[in-house]
Amino acid sequence: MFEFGEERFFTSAITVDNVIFGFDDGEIKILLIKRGTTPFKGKWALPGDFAHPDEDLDFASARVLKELTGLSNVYLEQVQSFGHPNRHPDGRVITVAYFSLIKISDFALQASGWASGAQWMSLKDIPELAFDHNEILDACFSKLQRRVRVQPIGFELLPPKFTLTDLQQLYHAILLPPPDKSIDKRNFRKKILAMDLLIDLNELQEGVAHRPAKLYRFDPSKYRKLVESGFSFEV
Amino acid sequence: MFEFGEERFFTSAITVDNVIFGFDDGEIKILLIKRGTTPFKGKWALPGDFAHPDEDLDFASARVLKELTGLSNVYLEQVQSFGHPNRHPDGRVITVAYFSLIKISDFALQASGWASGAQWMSLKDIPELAFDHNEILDACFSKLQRRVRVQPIGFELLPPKFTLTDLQQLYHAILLPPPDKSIDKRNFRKKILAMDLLIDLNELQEGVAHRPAKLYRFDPSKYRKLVESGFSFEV
DNA sequence: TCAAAAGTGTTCTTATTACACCCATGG
DNA sequence: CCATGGGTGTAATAAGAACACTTTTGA
Repeated sequence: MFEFGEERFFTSAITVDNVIFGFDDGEIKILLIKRGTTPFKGKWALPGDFAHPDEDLDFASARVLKELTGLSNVYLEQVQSFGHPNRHPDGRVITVAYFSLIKISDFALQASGWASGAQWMSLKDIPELAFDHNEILDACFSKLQRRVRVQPIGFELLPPKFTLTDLQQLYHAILLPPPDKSIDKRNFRKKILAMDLLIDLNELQEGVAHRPAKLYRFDPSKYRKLVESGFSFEV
Repeated sequence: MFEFGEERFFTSAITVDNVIFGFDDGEIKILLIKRGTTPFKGKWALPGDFAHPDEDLDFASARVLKELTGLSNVYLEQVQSFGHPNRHPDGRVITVAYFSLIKISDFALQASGWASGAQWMSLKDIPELAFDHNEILDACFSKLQRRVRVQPIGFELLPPKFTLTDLQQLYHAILLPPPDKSIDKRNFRKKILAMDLLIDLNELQEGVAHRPAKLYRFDPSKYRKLVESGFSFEV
């Protein structure tokens, strides 16, 4: 089966790690788990697992996500692989990082063996994580920031009905504009409506102590067309 | 060392595969090798190797490049990992794909053990390759196309002195614009000179049967500043 | 003197930015 | 009636697209 000497390379393991982004309360949140097993038992970490022998990488990542959140058919994108020789104390472990976008409204935590707890954390409160997971998280957030300028994937993070202010806050939370060039409300609305991706539901917010905002939903068929034709979207 | 059962995952191998881009004669070329060992002995393939136990992925990719071309300090970017369970007949092998940009003028093929031959091939003449290397190549070329719109890395492919027409042909070869919207010469020059990345060498081409073009070189210090401030460049 | 590629500006159109007031609701 | 956030348009500026002729050289 092996060329001479080749078998000495078949001693590595592959994991996938998921940076699961959600949006709540005007902030981007990340779903972290408290590790239930060594190494780094008790530390916060990205949800991840070994890729099983018969699994493609994308499949492994989707499986981890499903085991933890119960969700499938979720936006999932491979970001980067990390392979420092000493990144894992048990041996040579290369990890393939993915990020996914989920609607927190859909979220219900699943019982899952390998995590003794899971929690949404704001980007600004991220503690020191197990392994090189802080570095992985940074790479994934950067990728999200770049991706959102070029594809309207932000919708993946919003509930089915949302207001234009929700959408603007989401872009604000992802792009983190400096205070001197915060996103202009009128220009943002003009641009987003010109894309013709939103459907006006002719419904209003209820129970707010101010003028109620109109609710929109997102038009997936137009979205698909736009993604295919590969447009550019800058806020 | 291992958690119970964990050792069954330490049976994979990691490789790196490099898509080495060059530019010559108005075309993007890729450096392929003819495999000297099984599997796929005698087939064309991307240059690649197993990541050694003590090597980071970036390092392994740079080593492959150096062994094959003698070059170091080359533009090298991780693109994507590929891990179909059956992509390698000898076992579970995940590969991490990189692309690199080299100046063909710097290139001198090195004798290297694992390739019985290496050759530059035009994108349009790529044969069926070993493993899933056609798929890897496509992903890397797409990434190059996206990267070049946002960072002026095209210069990495040109000789130290070049004309504006060389540069335009390079962009043409990467972006492959449809015939109805080919790159406009005047607008291209205006834009590229406005970026203030080129130094006019006050030299002219020699020995051409037409008006000789001015030669330019590229200013790496201004380039670094631009890359840091993260600009956007669309042709 | 001819063929071949180099070099050069202007106009039109489109996109981006900056900016301030009235409106509807619940408390 | 007040506080809160929702909703709206226009003018100025900047960026992008379209377009054709003259120049220099070697053969």
